[in-house]
Amino acid sequence: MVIKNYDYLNIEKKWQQKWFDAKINIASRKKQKKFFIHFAYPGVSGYLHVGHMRGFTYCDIISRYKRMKGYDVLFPAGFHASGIPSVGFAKKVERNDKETIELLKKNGCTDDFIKKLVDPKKVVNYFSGVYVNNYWKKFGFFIDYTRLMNTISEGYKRFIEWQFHKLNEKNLLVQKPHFAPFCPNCGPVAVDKSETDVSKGGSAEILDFTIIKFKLKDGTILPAATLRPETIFGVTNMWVHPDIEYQKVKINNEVWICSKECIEKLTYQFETVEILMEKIPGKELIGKTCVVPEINRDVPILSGVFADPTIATGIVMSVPAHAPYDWIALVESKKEIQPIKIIDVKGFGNNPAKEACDQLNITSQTETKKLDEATDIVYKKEFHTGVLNDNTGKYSGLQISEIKDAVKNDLISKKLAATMKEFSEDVICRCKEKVVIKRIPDQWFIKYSDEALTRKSKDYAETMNIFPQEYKSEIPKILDWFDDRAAIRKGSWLGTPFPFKKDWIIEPISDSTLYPAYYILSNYVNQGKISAKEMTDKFFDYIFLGLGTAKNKIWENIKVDFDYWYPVDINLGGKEHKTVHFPVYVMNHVAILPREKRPKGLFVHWWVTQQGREKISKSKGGAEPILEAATTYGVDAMRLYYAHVGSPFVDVEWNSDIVTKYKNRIANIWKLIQQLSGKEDAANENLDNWLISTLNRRIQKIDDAFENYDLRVASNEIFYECQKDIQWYMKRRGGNKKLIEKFISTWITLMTPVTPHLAEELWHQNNDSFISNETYPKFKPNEISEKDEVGEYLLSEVTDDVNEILKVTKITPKKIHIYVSPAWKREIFRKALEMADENRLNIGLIMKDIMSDPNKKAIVKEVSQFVGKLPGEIKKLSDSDRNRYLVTLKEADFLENAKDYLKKVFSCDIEVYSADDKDIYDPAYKVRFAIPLRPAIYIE
RNA sequence: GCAGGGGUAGCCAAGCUAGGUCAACGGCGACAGACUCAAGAUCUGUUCCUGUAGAGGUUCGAGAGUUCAAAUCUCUUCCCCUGCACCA
Repeated sequence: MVIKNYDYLNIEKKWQQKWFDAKINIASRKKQKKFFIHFAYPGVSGYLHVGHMRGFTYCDIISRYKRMKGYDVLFPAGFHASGIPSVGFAKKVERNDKETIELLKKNGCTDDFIKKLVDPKKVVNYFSGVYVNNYWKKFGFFIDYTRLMNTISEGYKRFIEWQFHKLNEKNLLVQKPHFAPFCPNCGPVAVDKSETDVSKGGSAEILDFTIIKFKLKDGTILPAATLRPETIFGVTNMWVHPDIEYQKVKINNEVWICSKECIEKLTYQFETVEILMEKIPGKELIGKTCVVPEINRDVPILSGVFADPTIATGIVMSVPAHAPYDWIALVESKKEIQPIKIIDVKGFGNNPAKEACDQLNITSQTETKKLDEATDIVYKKEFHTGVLNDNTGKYSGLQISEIKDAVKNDLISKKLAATMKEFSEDVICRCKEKVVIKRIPDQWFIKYSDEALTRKSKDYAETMNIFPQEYKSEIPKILDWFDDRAAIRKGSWLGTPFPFKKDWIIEPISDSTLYPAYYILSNYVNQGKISAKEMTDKFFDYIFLGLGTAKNKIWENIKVDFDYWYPVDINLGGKEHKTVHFPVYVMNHVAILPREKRPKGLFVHWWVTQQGREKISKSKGGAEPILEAATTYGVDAMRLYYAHVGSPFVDVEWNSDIVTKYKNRIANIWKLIQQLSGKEDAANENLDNWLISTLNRRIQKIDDAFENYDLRVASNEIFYECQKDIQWYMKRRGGNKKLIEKFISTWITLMTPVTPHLAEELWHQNNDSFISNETYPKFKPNEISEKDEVGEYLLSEVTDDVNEILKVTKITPKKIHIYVSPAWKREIFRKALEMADENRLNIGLIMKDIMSDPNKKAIVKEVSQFVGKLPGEIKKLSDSDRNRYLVTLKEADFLENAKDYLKKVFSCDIEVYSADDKDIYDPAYKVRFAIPLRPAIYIE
């Protein structure tokens, strides 16, 4: 294999060692020009996978580019240790989870060591080390490792306390009731797709049922739960299950009848719940009547087997005109009850529910799948286009979408209804207990709904650099939508204790909003220059807000650092942060820090997924482990892969074949550069100028791309286009030694941010310094040679045309005759272009002008034909085409010089003529087709 | 529910904000040739259809519209996907 020529494993190791020994990754103030970039720090939850490296790699590439552009770069990193991930991991170790233990062993952990990982803090320490040594350093990242920090250190906790004191001063902390998932055994649990806490139901949604209080004759309440409170106007009857035993319960001095399952749930959601022992079989209720609140209509209670005791209250109100389930049950009950239509909606007649059932051929309550579908159809249609009709009193004429909450709130305020939260599916805790939703009466929130804060944040976001553009336009809407966030929780989670309520801990999103500021002082903390004890509110006030005075020199230094580095120029994170971390990051900065310290840019990248678009999941093992991949493909190959495989703003599927291609390309470039050689005296003016000119165009494009963080375009130019250029040069028999050397050194400098190890290795074949410290190539306008660019363009056009002719005619050429345009055509063309530029293209004028030349009289017919086509041609030209025609190039001379090349390519004789010459060989009279930059061709 | 993203040739994926340079960048795959004992790698060419002279035809989810001109703008429609609600 060719690869063995390029020993990437040792080369990577060697340069990493030298870089870090030389400490070139450590940020310092020198150049009066700074760039602060960081990625959203990872949670500490286990081994990472190749997907995570995408964003990290972007950061390193950008930071390396910036340092080569003359910036002091601060690229710190840390660990988000708060919350449950590490606790979850420790729990897995504790319960001897087979997969987890195996994974640890596979990664070289001993049994003794594994035992220690039942402590979440040990988990944090262990994985922090893994991330740094096995991932980040292995990838050559110029992270300033002296600033590593995590969110459960004492210093960080002081910092978060300070932050919450500030929020409180600004009245951005509020207390109100909240509903949250809760396990009766384990306390608060997280219901999320990765299922850290739960063994089932990770993707459950929390539904908000309205409980409408229907009154029985004796005053007890039959609470019907619904997601569509506005349909109360269409209620014709009630459904209870005939075979279920309902039970009485006293809630805030009212007696309710509902299912046992419901009572269990209610105890978590209402303040005073007194379970009464009296049981009532469903059968007993059937046949009675009750009163619809607000409307005061008497309706019968009927038997409905679809009334599920596990869903909400187990009591269902019946709206047969709009609910397919109710309609079918009514039909089956054979009762003479007229549906009441309350919503007019396009596409439906007098009974939408019936029509939907008919459409799907539903005949029984047991056809739940079809019924769900029918319900969905009716509901969606009614929600978006439905209008309430005269049966709905004061709501008549209004749209469902605008009225929904109004009906509900109205009923609640009149005490005719209540609400109840419920999961859309069963959620089972790791301990096998059923997870419920519990009301927390006095939860603390960060008040992100605050109008002034929202407005200021939106205004500020307007001024930020946000990538991609789509996210920039999305973010004001997100800020509007972003509601108060429950900021603390109770339970065994890692994090900072909440200063205003004992035993509660600040939750992980809320403790990660201002954190880049902490990177400014984490190196001082790590070096023991300042202790957590010293980090009081006064300290942070002084450093971050400039309030008060410095207690000592260290404080002063930190403050200078803060003022130098802050704000953050780019915060880079995956798309999962779009509606979570980034909004609070912006809002907290706006709330607490002055304008000049607020973040300047956001960069959101999408994911690397498994094949089939499945998210690579940490908990499920994921795709290739990082170390393994780094060994298989090489780090530079992976860096190039991330940068080049797709736009940062789409998900890419991990595919080892494709990564292998990048590996080959790296080896290939390495090999190519070894082989490139030239001679001292092999200059070829046209071709050499072309190479220099083209290289400068590349530099310009690459630099533009990097400035816009378009790593894909930049790396495409560097690793593909530049290679094509030098190969074209060689193919065209270029051989200028000095020039080739210059090209190579520029080329590898261009590569450095993306494939630093490769670049460093190549650079050191001729240099002693680190290429990582070199200045990035600059575009030099004076090295542009349009003439030679046009020449090569002409040559490629001619080659293409000849190929096309050969393809169609299938002849084997013996000799190719090329006729370049006559001078007069060129003149006219230029004239026409100039006129078109000034918007006064006039054919008549051109003709007249030409005909004033007596020499042209003889070819008047040809001239008029040519001129006639001009306006159409010119209209079609792009700017770059247009410029090409304005350059003066002696086409015949140029092609004459390139004859050897053409001979070689087509393996036959080549003859070049100018149409202006006399007595040219042209048996097929092709010469008349010759136009500027498009010579006529005749092949024998 | 709320907020958003997307449908481009066999596949992945640019382009779409500023309509013409777009038969549509690039990569992968496929085919042919070169190199090689061979495989791999690499290099060259082809890869929507038609075509014995550099051309023409039909394409960018579907339908309609604006325009001299639309993958790009507008409207309608179908289909996928993501985020959020004490995971981070």
